[in-house]
Amino acid sequence: MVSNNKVRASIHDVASRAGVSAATVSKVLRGIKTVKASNVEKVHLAVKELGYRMDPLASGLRRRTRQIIGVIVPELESEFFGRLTSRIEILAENAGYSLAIASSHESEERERNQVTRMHDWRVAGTILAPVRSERGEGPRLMKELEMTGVLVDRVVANDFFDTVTADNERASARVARTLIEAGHRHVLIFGLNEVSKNVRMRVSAFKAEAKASCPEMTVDVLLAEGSMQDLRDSLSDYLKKRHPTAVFSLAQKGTLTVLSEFRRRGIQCPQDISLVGFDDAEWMQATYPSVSAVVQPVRRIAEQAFARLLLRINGNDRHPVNLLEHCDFQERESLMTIGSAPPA
Amino acid sequence: MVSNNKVRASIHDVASRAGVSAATVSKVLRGIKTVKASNVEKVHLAVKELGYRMDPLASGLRRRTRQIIGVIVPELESEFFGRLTSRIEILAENAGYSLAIASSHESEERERNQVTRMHDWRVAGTILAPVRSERGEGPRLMKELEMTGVLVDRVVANDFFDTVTADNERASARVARTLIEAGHRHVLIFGLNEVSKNVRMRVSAFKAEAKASCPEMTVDVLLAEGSMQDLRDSLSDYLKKRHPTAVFSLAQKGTLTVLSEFRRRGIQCPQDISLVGFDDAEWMQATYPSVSAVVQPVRRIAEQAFARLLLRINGNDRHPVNLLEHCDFQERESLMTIGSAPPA
DNA sequence: CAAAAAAAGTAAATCGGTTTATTTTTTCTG
DNA sequence: CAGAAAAAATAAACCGATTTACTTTTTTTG
Repeated sequence: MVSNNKVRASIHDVASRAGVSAATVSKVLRGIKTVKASNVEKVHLAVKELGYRMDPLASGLRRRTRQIIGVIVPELESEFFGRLTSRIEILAENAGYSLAIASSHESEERERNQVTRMHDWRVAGTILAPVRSERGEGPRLMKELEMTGVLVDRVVANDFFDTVTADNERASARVARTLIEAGHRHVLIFGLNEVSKNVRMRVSAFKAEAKASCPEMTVDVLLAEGSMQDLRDSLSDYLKKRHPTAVFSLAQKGTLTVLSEFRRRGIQCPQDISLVGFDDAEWMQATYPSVSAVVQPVRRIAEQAFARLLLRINGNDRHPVNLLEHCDFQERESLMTIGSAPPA
Repeated sequence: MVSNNKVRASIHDVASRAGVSAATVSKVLRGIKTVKASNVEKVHLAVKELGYRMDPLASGLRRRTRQIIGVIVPELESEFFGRLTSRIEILAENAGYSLAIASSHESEERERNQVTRMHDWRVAGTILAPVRSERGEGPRLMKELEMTGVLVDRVVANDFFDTVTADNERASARVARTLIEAGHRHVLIFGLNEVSKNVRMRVSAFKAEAKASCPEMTVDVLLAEGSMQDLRDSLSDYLKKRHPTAVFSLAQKGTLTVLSEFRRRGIQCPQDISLVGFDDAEWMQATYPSVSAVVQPVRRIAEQAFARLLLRINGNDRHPVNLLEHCDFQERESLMTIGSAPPA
């Protein structure tokens, strides 16, 4: 082992330099007012002279929890969770917390481990975006360990934690209405193998809206599983048999799959088939055709989740709330109005 | 404040339950062999019975450093840094370290703060991807604080830390050769306002290769700055005056800009102008035209960076190395061979 | 101005571990 | 089997802060 670091000044060094006790230094640094002005100055001077920096981890040792907030997401690679995490980071900093970021890689086992690790670290609170599968034990474990936390995005049935998620149902219903108004009467809902609540809600809300606003509409649902290639094959098989005028893709990866399958089969979008995706990305407005998409309110989800968490940390113990954040819809070229559709 | 957590068993609880001293428990848990087998068992039993988990932060208190590795990236939103961080997370776990992830949001001030924070946390080592501007003081500060670390991706001139980065020059030269072989004789290099070393290297390597392999080639360079809109305007102005047969975009955002400007001006890609981008993304192979791109070896960069860091942590103090990792090139539809080009 | 009250300051305990210096136990040796 | 050497175990100091319980100083008050 090599010696990595300079010897650092401790709070005791500051104390003796300032000619006061460590307790007084501690008070000054935490802004407690019961210190004579002259001593406050002495302490600040000593801090400056010694270049003292508090050890935030040692500082939390005697407290019940540390000034750390844990964030567990299923993946860091996606724009959605990247932006979510990034935003929470800023919020946490402003509130005087450090962030401990971890990702479960969509693995239930990793999710458990990450929750346990946050507990070991004695974080003040944890924001958890559960794994897709819903079999994940993260939330249950958090409850069992009596951790304070908030669940985001992949919300499982829960009556113990506050939850914040995009309003999947309203957004899907809106897509349904938009497609209906554009004259579409045969739509494919294309999703990945996620048997997640989000997906189920997107499907059911779309169908409900379709049934209500336009009973004669045909809605096929294809929830494929496996690799990207498998997805494409499922879609390919489907398109051999059926001929919808629009596809509603339930996730970004699905949207990519649809686009590439359209290309392989020479299907013109939107002339032959329209496309709407759930979850927006930067490239969707730059490509041809630009892709219509539901925009998830990432920023707002981050802000709400953080706000709820802070409340809990500060002792709010009212009944948990389940927040639904409104999604925007970006209508772009991939969605086309069909001929002169009879009014719905 | 509400009581968040159950009372936890400490190492002393385990000790008294097992009928040994805390020191012995500590030895057992750290796998030190000088403990009688019978006592090892007793300790393990007590640990199990009490559900004991060590506090990893308290554990590091007496050591010089904690079992934590810091990672500072300019942004978490991009696929590149998301994947980089994600990979490092796995590696760190396997090596018995926790990760502290932070992002500088491309701000020099934040970079300084994050480096300082890692120092405050007494991390064992730090992997830093510096901000673009090169005016960032992160690396210098790390040196000044005598931290052990490795720099990745945005490598600034440095003789103190190991560095790991994509081989920008070789990749750019390869793009140049590919374009030349495809018959292109007038190319625009389009980059963002990053006055970064990476960008400079990409430009100069391309030019050098062009000059060497095909002296009559015209290479325009347009390094725009400002918002996405400004970028588009610069490009638009340029395209009014000049008519290259191919564009080499130096960054993903630039590639998006080019695509969207092509569309606005009705330029057919690749029939009118070919496009090659630096930095690949999933959507690039699904869109039309699929976009040819240089693929950065993210995984390998992560692995090398981590390996070098571990070496340093374990006391290697040989002269720093500067690793260049080889980039792949994905040739796709956006790159077209021009007529019957005279052999270069 | 003395006594009471309030404010300020501090020594020592504490958080949960690791490490050191010392003691106790076991094993080896002649 | 006594004495030396080696192995195992432990009490206590320590890491760097916070917090408690107590003491000292200052201010207020009758």
